[in-house]
Amino acid sequence: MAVTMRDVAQHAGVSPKTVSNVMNGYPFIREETRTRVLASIEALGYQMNISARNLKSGRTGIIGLAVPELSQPYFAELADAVITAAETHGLTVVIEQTNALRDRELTTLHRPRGHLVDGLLFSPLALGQEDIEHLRTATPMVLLGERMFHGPADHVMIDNVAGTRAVTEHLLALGRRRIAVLGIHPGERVGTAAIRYGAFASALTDAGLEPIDRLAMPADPWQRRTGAEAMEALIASGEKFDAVLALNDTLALGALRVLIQHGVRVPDDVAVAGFDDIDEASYSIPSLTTVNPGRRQIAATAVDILVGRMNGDDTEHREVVARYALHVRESTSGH
Amino acid sequence: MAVTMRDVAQHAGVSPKTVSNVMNGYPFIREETRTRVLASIEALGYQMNISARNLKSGRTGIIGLAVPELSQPYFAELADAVITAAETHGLTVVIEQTNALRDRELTTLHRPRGHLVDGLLFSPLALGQEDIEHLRTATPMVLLGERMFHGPADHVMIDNVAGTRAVTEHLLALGRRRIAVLGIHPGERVGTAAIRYGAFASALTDAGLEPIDRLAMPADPWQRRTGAEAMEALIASGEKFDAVLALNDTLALGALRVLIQHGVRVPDDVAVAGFDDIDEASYSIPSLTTVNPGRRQIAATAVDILVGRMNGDDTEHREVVARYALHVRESTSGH
DNA sequence: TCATCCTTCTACACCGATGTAGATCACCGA
DNA sequence: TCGGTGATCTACATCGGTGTAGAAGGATGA
Repeated sequence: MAVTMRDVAQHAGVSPKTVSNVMNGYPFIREETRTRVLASIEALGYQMNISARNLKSGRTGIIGLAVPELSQPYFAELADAVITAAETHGLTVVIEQTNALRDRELTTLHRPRGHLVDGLLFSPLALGQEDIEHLRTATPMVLLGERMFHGPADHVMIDNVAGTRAVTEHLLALGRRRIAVLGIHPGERVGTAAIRYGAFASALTDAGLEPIDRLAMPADPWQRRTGAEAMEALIASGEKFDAVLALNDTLALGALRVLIQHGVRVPDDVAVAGFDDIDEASYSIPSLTTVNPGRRQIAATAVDILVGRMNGDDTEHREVVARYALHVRESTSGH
Repeated sequence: MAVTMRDVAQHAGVSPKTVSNVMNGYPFIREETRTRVLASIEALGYQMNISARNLKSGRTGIIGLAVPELSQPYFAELADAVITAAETHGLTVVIEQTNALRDRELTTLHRPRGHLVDGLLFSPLALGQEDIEHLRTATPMVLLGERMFHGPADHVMIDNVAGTRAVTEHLLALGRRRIAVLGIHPGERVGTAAIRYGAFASALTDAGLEPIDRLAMPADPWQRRTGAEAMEALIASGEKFDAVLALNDTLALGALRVLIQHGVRVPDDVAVAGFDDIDEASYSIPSLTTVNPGRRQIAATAVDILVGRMNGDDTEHREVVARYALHVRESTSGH
């Protein structure tokens, strides 16, 4: 059996409640008593049982983070940032993977977690505006990331529109006119793909150009493999293009590989840009022009808001848009 | 206040214990009672309080996973595999990041976690043989990954020696004789770096060759950036080499970038190989020859062993070595 | 008819910590 | 000397489930 507070109390010759008071920094304890209790704790190797404390307090000190897949660098780096941010609040993070499946995302929202987590950070990929009622959860929740929901929940998001416009305008400024887009999701209306493609199209329109449908290549999910496949398909189609805007970095990296394999010079023949600024984007060959979505800010802000909600903040739902930054690298600018 | 078992019991007109029995599948319950209770649970939206159940059982259903950094692809992919494996046992995973600092690794081992986790999967990077006594923890623990400890703990590990020998022999078979190694940690004796370098050296010796000291480049930690820096240093040194064995993939990818930047042809002038087989290795340009350490097997085996320990298995400590696989790709074999 | 057995359900203590109320004692000022 | 005040500590109920023992009622078999 593990050492309990009772054991410590007995060992120190005080009541259990006094041990509890010592552990919680209650001020009115004689110095001599305190040291004696601390000595007993040390001697017995006592560790407080969190379940018991939680039972009283109704809190667990754990928050959940639900992401599609950790093996996607963007989400791994996001998880890193969230764990680090949570630590500053003394919170522990449990991670759930939804694999971007609508079913699993819904389960994640409604699973009887049995008060295991005090709050949830949720990065939905598959849910759509039609699922909005599902977001009205009992435990505090903050939506992370990419999608734009106007719903009954806090939301910390990437500035998809401004970021995509910025990178598009960068490509246009380089004189590129036939820009292929990788990673569209035809039929989707509110997802990241739709938002980013919409922003791309409107940037073109504002420049007096028309988006070219045959240069918009579907890819789902957004991975190196699908990016490579989309690029193969594009090349096979014979369609001419002088730039590629991949809707995220992994797509771009997959595409980059295929381009170079086919002897296409980047950026001379084709400029390539992505979105996310994962670590790898700085070290690919050529390094990748991309948009940094402000991951650390997103993580820190989301945790802050969540902690606020957990402490009873019931003001209006907030929608925070993180600051993006365009990083121009070799894949568009040469050396 | 949240709905408790008492509320459900009252609503269904039974005792709390009967509700408990229904939830736990106790067999001797009239069908009519069971449906009535289930209806009440549904009606009130009852969720069992895990803290309370845990208080009785002494279990939390949570295991910890301690890794250096999730933003390193290898560990992100490992975490993915661990979470997936844990799920099949109905376990939840909390992740801690040690940043590969000895201090934080020790804290991780000894932190009063307050019975929060039933067991711990620990991937140490900074700890050495001298810390072996610290591995004698109260909660069940399985060591993961890279380092070779002969200590008082279960250990599921990468076959560093055989894997490194295999990739070294592959380079030798290609006729390469001046093989640079990136990522050594001078002075270290038992770490992954030392083990892999030792295996490399002995493979050379077995082939009748001598390792060349000036081609052994330090890099710590193992990241793209440090890999790139080490390669810059190597090139600056003027030392000739016809192959690079990077002690992990991210180092290799950083080095690859620098090589190509300098106009070196890979693999014609210099062959490059890594270790880990992260997803990116398949999609870099050129794609990267590397050793797959058997991540999924490691994760699944480690979770299995841990679950065994948690259930009281106190047989001798096990040391499992995962099956590795050499993946030959463009960076050594051309197209 | 009665002891026995089985099914179904309940009362109660208990897991380990903490909030509340109150006991004890020294000390202070009137 | 006595009520009052503050410091220090303790007894006890309580958080929300579950293990244990056993009660109630019907069926079974001798």
